[in-house]
Amino acid sequence: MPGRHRPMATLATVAAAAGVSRQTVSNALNSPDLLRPETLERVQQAIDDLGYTPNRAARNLRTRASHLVGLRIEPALQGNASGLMDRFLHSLVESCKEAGLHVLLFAAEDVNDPLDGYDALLASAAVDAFVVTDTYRGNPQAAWLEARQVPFVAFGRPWAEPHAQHPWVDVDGRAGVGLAVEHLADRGHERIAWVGWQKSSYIGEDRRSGWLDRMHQRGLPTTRLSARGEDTIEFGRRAAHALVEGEQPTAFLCVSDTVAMGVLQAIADCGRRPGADDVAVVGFDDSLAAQVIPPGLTSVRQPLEGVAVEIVRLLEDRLAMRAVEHPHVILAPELRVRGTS
Amino acid sequence: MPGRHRPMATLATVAAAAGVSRQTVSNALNSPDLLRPETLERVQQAIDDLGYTPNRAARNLRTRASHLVGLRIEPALQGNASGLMDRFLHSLVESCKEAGLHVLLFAAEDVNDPLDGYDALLASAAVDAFVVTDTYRGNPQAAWLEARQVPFVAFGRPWAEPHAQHPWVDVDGRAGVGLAVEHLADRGHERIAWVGWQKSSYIGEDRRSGWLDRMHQRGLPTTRLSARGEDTIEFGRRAAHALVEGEQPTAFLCVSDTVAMGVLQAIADCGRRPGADDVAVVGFDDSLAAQVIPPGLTSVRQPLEGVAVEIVRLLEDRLAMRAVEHPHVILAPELRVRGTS
DNA sequence: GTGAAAGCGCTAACAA
DNA sequence: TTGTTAGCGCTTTCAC
Repeated sequence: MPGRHRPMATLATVAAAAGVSRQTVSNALNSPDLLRPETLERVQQAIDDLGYTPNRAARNLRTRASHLVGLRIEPALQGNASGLMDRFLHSLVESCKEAGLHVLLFAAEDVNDPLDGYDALLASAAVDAFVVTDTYRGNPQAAWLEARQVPFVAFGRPWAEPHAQHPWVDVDGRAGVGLAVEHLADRGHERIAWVGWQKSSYIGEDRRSGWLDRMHQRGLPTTRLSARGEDTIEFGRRAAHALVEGEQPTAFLCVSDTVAMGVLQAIADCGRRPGADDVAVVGFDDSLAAQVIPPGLTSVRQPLEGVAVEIVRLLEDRLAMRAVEHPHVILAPELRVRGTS
Repeated sequence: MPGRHRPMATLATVAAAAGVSRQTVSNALNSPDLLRPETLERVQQAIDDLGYTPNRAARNLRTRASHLVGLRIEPALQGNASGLMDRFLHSLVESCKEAGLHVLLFAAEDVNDPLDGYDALLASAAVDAFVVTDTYRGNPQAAWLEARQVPFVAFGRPWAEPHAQHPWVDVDGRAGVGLAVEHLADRGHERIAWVGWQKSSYIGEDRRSGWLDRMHQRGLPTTRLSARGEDTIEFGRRAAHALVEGEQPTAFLCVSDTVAMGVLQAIADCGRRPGADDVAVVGFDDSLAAQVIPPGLTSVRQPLEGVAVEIVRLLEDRLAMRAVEHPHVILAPELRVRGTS
């Protein structure tokens, strides 16, 4: 609290200093075009002199808006797609700033309850809206929030209910993997294997379809070139070994950088070097590990900056109660080519 | 806004329902011991029935407190100590929750101005306090905030002014590196090299002193076993090659995982395998890459959860205007032993 | 123990 | 164009 000594300037202070009413000062701030230029300048002067900034609590109370956006932060999963959240958060905060919004972080009491935490913030009118991120397995938050008419935008498609009407932004994993297939095929690879997640993962299957379709499009084989399992290094390693003993693929397209790390290990086990020796590997997420592991893992990078921009755009529409006909955005990722391909 | 249809319950609503005055409801919430048990129960009942939650804006306005803590989020540095922020943020949000606080994120307009952004939040009374994190190169925020008597706690020592009185929490990098020396020496290594940052880095020199002192303590040589440079893979690689051509160390202690990655590369260049073949490597930060790169990089892990807890503790003291005699906490990191040692 | 009155700083609605 | 009035929902006196 600056000037815990000097009490903070208020509308009244400024009004007195400028010789106008409080309302006029308020207008100078919120609808400056209503004031006569000379009055405006006089008020502006007083505002500057006194270093006045409107009190948020008072404004929030009056306007029933906090200009705060809630985001539930999940515990960073060990070894998992970490690093993404960092990038996304920063972009989101940045985009929110442009829109006059701030991001308020909260954590769930019970991590396993996807709804936990939202209600409290909502009931106390602490936030105006939410950004919902953990939609990878169903999205009960969407239904819950929608039922309450709470403005929110999801990062991630409602896989389970493709026709849900709430606004969402997502990355086209399928297209990203397609890009990778193109890249590998262009480099002469024909037996390109898929190392993915279990069938139960919507995202995993979406990415896999990018591989399958593009392979067919280019007339390349896919039979016995696909493996599915957990998002672990160990699985990637085992899967790669099995594939090598079978169809002997020359390239491995992986659903995640984590899995790709396992594949890289398996290739090293065989005494071959990815990138050289005619073996290629591509991952997904462009994690720190991808950038750092020699000779650099080619990886699909999600456009998180763009995601944040779109989310805020949809959020603004929603907050302004502007109806948007089709509030769904899918962004294309890009391929970061490195040494392994 | 839940019940955009049904208007939200307020103190007055609850009071009417319970047949008491607004004041009594307020007391039921804030000083329940003032009420007669039967009255309390009746009020409680009405609160539950109506699903009442106090409005934050109103409370904030009245009490002049927002229970919000501001944290400036910096752009995630390419390849740098990423992943740390994720972990820290989550821990901080968690600890704040226990204390009835929330974390408000903000970004600077001008990233190069370390003070940018603080003032606006402060002047509008949007936050009660700050957590300052980017203190690795001096800390002008501290002086600025202190001058205004703003409650804040820094993550990171005021290296440039060791006697600054503001509260801070830091990790003992020196001790962490000492741990690593012990570990390597216990495994029979004698020529343990240091691969660190430039002399201008306070943190780098602190960590290096952990190596130097512990080496001397154990009577091990350090001459021509130290290299300094940038926080890049490339530097790590070059440094390791140079060291190998010189004193032929059997172990490399690195100031960061990034540098360690370069060292690992150099070792691979020589056709040797870290962990096996009598070469050991230890990094710092326990990043995702450390966990993921085969055979796993031994690394010093910062106790970020503990840091968050201590920060919030100091913050609470500060917010309650409780004077703390020596508000400085240094936490010891731990060593995560993996395949490279 | 409970209630009535006042007011935190702001803006929406209306009057001048 | 400017000023007046009222009140957002809460807590802090201070009577009763």
